[in-house]
Amino acid sequence: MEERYDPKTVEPKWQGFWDETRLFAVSEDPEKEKYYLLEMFPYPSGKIHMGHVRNYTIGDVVARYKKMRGFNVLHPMGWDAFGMPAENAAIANDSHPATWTYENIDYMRGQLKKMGFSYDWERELATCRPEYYRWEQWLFLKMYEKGMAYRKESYVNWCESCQTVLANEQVEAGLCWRCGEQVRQKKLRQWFFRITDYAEDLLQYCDQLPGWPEKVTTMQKNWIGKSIGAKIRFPLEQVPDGYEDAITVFTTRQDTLFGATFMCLAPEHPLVPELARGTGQEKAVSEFIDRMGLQDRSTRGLEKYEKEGVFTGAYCINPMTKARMPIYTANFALMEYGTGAVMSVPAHDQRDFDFARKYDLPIIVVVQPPGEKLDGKSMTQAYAEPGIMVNSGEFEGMSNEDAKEAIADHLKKNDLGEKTVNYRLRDWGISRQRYWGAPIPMVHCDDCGIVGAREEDLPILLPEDADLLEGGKSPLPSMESFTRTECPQCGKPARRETDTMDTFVESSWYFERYCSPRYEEGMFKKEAADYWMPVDQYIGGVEHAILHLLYSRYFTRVLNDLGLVKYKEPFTRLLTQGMVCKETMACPDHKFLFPDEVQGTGEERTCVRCGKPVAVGRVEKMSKSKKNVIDPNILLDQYGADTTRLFCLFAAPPERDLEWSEQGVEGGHRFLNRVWRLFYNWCDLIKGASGFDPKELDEEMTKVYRKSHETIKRVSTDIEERFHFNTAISAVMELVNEMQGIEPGKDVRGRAACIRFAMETVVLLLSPMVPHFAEELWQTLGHHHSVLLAPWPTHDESALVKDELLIVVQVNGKLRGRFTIPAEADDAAIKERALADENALKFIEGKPIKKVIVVKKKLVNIVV
RNA sequence: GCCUGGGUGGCGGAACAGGUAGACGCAAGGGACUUAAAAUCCCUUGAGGCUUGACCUCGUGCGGGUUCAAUUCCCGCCCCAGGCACCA
Repeated sequence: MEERYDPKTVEPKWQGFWDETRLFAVSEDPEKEKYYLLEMFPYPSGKIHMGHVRNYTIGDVVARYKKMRGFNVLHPMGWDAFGMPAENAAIANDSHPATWTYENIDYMRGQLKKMGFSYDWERELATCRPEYYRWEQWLFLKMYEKGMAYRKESYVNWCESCQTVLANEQVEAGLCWRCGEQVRQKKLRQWFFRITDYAEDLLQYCDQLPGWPEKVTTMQKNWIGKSIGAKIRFPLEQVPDGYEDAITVFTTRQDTLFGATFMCLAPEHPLVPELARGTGQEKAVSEFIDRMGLQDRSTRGLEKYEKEGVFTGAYCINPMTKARMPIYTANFALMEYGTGAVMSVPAHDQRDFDFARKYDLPIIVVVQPPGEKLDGKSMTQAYAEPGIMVNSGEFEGMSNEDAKEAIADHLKKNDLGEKTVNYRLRDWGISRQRYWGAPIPMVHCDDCGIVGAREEDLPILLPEDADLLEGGKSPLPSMESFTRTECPQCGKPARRETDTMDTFVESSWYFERYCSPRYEEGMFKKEAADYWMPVDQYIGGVEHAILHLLYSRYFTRVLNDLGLVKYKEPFTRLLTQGMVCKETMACPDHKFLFPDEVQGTGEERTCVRCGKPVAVGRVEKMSKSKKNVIDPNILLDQYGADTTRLFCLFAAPPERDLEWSEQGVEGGHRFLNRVWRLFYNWCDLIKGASGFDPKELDEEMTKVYRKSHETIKRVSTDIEERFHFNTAISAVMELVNEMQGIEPGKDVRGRAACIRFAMETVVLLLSPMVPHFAEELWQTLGHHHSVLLAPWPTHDESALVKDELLIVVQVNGKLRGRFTIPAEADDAAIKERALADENALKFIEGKPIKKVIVVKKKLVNIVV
């Protein structure tokens, strides 16, 4: 054994060993219980960051632990390899997205291997490979056949200079995040998945995911946004040609129908220009529509954005009061929600109230708060709380809650409307006018319309010889070689669809593909998916709480409906780990600084370029833009993978944010060195030792023996039940601390063997966390197989029994003394001893004892 | 505004089921080894008090409550972080 711990020799040695022995390669084994552990796969952006390191370290501990527990563990890794950054980088470097992506993958794979993660690399996949997206296209065709995929016209965020659609997240304050161009709403024909068909099911099952953090399921519930209300038809005074004779609204407050005094339509509502026609309002209305079109949805949604609108010149009729209601088009009415039309009740809705005051519209109170009398003229804000119905005809005097039901019934009876449920969730728009994505396998034929590609023509290959265009416009539409095809139905010349799919589509089923990643007959081999799925434990960042996780749940339902899988939920348990954070540093001249652009420590930090003092900012999520990042390569180089892993696990429990600390890393490294030295010193003594009788041990060894079992118990439950690796590690540290105090002495009464047992315990318990380190020490103990193949130790309850107990004495709940007593002492004896406690007596003195509470084997509380 | 988390020493964090608050680590201080430093090892370390003890008082964001006993349960508030947000 080397005297000094040198990760640079230890780590490559064991990584090589694991590779050569194919230790992590798995296959379906019906004899063994399976465990599918999955971490969210990375986008190959260039190199891994601390967030990845943390995420994958947590997963690796669980995977290794479960393997030692005897499970058949599937632990795969791959690449979420399509997406815009590859295109942008390719344009900037004058290369190709594929080149860029595959180079990054190669580099990042190397980094992950250096971390010693226990992946079955034989299952590695990259979503940009035709072997992968081929089956995504196949599924798209199936979904198209079933009506689950469709095309419709909708408004999207469009950046003219980038020539593409932007996701809502890519619009910052109304401007394009890349070029700063004003984003506009553009009407485009786009492909959609009918996720709204599953809104109710996705919602219901949120309560049947006990292994998920509640915060994620509530976020999903809110996103789905179910609300129960009614659809109500308001007859139009003048019906434009070719339109229905009424406007339908969705409301959750049908009880306030008698107070509806005007109507608001979204600017995008198709009726708006029609209604304005011939009223003299055409110009005002069309100007308003144009102006609103320039505002993207998120700007329009900003708080305190002033409510404004324009009268269309038309009226509709309140079906209850028969009052004429002016129809406005207003910026706060959203086309995407409900029907795009709002019945406005200014007395009981703040937005309507603001609008009514601004445009001087009537305000009629129909719900009166208890013990108060509101008046439409004098009220200063809307009243949205419960109350008693007034000004409401036959519903007068009811509670507004009862009126909701009664009015809904009335509407239904008179064919004016009906109860309905509305969801905030919208269908999933998957079209991207981008090159680096999976082509949507559809064909446009002049005669047959839109036709799906033939299955045998799949994959529809993304052409590799594309010349990317400046600004990001997709080259596909102008590539004859790609677009020219023949109609799969009639054989005439036709044109290929040139939209590609949103990259969230790839990540919605990759976990199924891992079950049989090289399978060529379908998306996945049924027996393999039946064996491995669902994922037992999924681990990733909370930033995917809604989109990725909801889409994956949706896709699993689609596969279930198509009869391809037996389950509905893909992820049984979910762990969302916290962010990795670090303080920011900034120089007055050079703004944010990377850690290596700063000299000195503490108060003395200065900028390397100008020497000015550096301002230390708050602790924030590591990000390139704030430059508060630590490159994992530096850690690997300086301390090695095991120390890096240990730090990530020890500094905070996984679900909480992790604050970077150089000293914390040092501390972890010191601990490993301490353990190493302990082994080095005692290696010879314990090498051949084996077999001892716990009953024969001397006092010192009995303590070590008991502590070992206590530690096994604590570490096992910390990992198994809570993933609290920080406390698991501190438990092992305690055991090591205890052992450090031992004088080896002579090998009598099983001393050497007991020490060996404790040392083996330390190695086994640490092995999921610092695997290279553990393998090396395991080997020095004389073992010839990987420590991973050793069974996880189990504690012996009888070894935990102490012969003396520490009992705490309280007087009136305050700690006043303590004593030890033989473990077999009964409650009466403990009580007697407590009442005799010297210090406690000082507080009892003179006062009558009212009550004595004895908590078994722990505490006595004397009440005086 | 709504929905989630979370507020514990100088710091990261422990306390599993109401029962010794502060495990473990970091930092700091003192000491040993060394010509010296690094590394390592040992000791001290929530605040305050004095009678320096097997001592006392206070102490888990703030204010109440339940209980023999509350970081833990209940009610009201304050602050921080994240998510959603003109959703009718």
